[in-house]
Amino acid sequence: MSIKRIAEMTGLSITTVSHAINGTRAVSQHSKQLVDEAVKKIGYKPNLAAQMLKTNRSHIIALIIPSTEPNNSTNCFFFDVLNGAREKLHASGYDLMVATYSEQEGEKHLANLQVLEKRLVDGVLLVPFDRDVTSLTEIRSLGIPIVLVDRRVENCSLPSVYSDNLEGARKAVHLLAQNGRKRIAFLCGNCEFSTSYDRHLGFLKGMEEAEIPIDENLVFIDLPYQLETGRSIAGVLLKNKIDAVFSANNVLLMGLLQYFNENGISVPQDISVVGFDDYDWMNIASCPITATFQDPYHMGCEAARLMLETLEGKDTHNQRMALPCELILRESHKA
Amino acid sequence: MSIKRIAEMTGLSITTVSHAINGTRAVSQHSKQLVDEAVKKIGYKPNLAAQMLKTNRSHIIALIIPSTEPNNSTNCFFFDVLNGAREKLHASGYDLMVATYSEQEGEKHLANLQVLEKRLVDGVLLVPFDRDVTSLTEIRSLGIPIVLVDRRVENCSLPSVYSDNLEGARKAVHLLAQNGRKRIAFLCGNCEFSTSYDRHLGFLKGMEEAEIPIDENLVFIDLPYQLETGRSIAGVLLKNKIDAVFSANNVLLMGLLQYFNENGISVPQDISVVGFDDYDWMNIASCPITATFQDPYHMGCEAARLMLETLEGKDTHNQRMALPCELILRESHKA
DNA sequence: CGTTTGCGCGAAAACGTTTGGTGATAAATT
DNA sequence: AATTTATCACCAAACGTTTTCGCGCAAACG
Repeated sequence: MSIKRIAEMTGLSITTVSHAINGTRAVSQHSKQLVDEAVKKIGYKPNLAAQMLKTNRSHIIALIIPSTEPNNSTNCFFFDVLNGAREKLHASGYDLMVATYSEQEGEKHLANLQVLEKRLVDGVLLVPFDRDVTSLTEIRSLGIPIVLVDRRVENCSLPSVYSDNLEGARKAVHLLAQNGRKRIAFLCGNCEFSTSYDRHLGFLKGMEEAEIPIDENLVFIDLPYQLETGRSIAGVLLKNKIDAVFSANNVLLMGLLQYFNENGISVPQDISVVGFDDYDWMNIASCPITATFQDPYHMGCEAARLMLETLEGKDTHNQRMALPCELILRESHKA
Repeated sequence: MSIKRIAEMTGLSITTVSHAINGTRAVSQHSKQLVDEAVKKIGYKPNLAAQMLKTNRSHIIALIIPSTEPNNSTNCFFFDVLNGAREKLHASGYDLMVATYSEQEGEKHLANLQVLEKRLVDGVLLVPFDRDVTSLTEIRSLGIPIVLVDRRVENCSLPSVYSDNLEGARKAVHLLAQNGRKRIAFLCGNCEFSTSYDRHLGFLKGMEEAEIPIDENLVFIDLPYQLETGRSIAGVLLKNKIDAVFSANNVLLMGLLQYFNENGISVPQDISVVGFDDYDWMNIASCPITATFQDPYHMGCEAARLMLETLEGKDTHNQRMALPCELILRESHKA
């Protein structure tokens, strides 16, 4: 343990050893080599606590995400974000921690998270609660670098990475319209999240561009993410004689498909379907599901990149990355 | 910042303030109250780095898991483990970090993980690579408490939490046998992982108990986790006139189902199916899938509990928890 | 020759805690 | 009354780094 030990072994001073290890100052060839050997010999690793105490930097970044129910496929998404971020950060000598906050209380107590209270982390990758910038005032006041991930926040200068949900949704509607569908239904979740909000906007824009009037009876927003909700809406939609549905959420989509299956509706002959996000099961649904694909792993990487740049002192204010959403064409969109 | 500040505000010594905050020694009612007020007033939080330096404890636990491909449903599983562990630990004032290792190199370099090198964590929740205890010698030599999660290691005294995969698989076979199936196929992944290994054992045991002779042509182990593998095996199985299949892995299962769908095989009329793990999509497959259910969230909780006990100084050697796997009955197992 | 410049090094002061040792005072026990 | 015990407080030494300041020496400069 300890740099002191190395100093004794090499006959050098603590100062010199420190500089030799960190390259903070010129050190003679000879000393450098002595230190290197000693370090290798006793397997010396600097004590992080001491470094932190002195430098106020931990080389640890936190990823803060909403807490979700177990067995929820959203978890898969965030896990990929996590992996992307972790690998990118790791390459620069940073570690990653995970923290979550309850969506019930929103971000009211975001600044009270242990990780932040302990002043343990050098930066935060944050999946924010809603689109409202005032939710962030508390956590911003901590003076710790923040990068927003997955969800946009309006009128906010923080660097952000998210999928171009609007464009993705627009593409999906276009695809359905191109296949001659006119009575297109839309489902999405809580529009306080920019993801749902933007997909809704994209839907509306796509419909307008395709010159299809909106039938309010076919548009469902702010839905809870439950199979059962999808099923019951499917019933309503069938009565309204739809010929296509774009579900911006995959759990709702599963509910729809289940109902369609049970009621002898065939996809895509009777109803065309497009979903959001790409999951393995979409290949094995009774009809393989066409969907827009986001790349959460890449999102994590980019978030990490922005964080690293921020930590290097670059000005990343107002830097926003909207990652493209690609359509994955299978069968369900066809007419 | 700093306890010193509190000392100045209250007119007490640093020592007394420290004891007042930590309750490490008796402090007068009066002093205690003074300190509490001052702490609240300036929002004092102890500096973790300093505490770590002094006490060698960080109140941080690492969860170390194999790194997986993006968009892999295994991720979902580990994420739930993570959430369970995190919540449990949090309640006792601990934070959780995540680290991964590449399955390619196994655990050769497990001890080289940054988190461990930096001596940052008080304990490790580890999803081990294989069943061989020698893979762990290096990481054990670090002298840091370890709890094994999800996968068993043979002849290993470390406290462990895992699903009772053998029993789960046995139940699945029984179910199929009860429904009169005799030509039962079995698929599973890499048997270096105790999960696959135990499921295979459970399959064999179940078959023996049901007095069905094993047909080697229907048993596939050490398979890669790919849709395509499942598909191609499905072809082979059909030629071998099976009437049921138990897939111990869900991706392989999806491959099977896809092939069955495409070739007009109906589940469960032609072939009964039982899977492992519970996913939403199992409800919406052409026939709802019966499967054995593991509870990863609970697994995480229990792992955390064992870790906390270990850290409290309790002797947790040889403490093993095999969590029960319940069958979730849907339609696909029927004959 | 006197002055600068550059290089290599070391002493020592932080950083913010925890904690063993030591008193001082008051209460309880002989 | 003399001793023990209990209660409360403080001093100061760690913990292992980083970093400011300054020293000596040799080479380069005018």
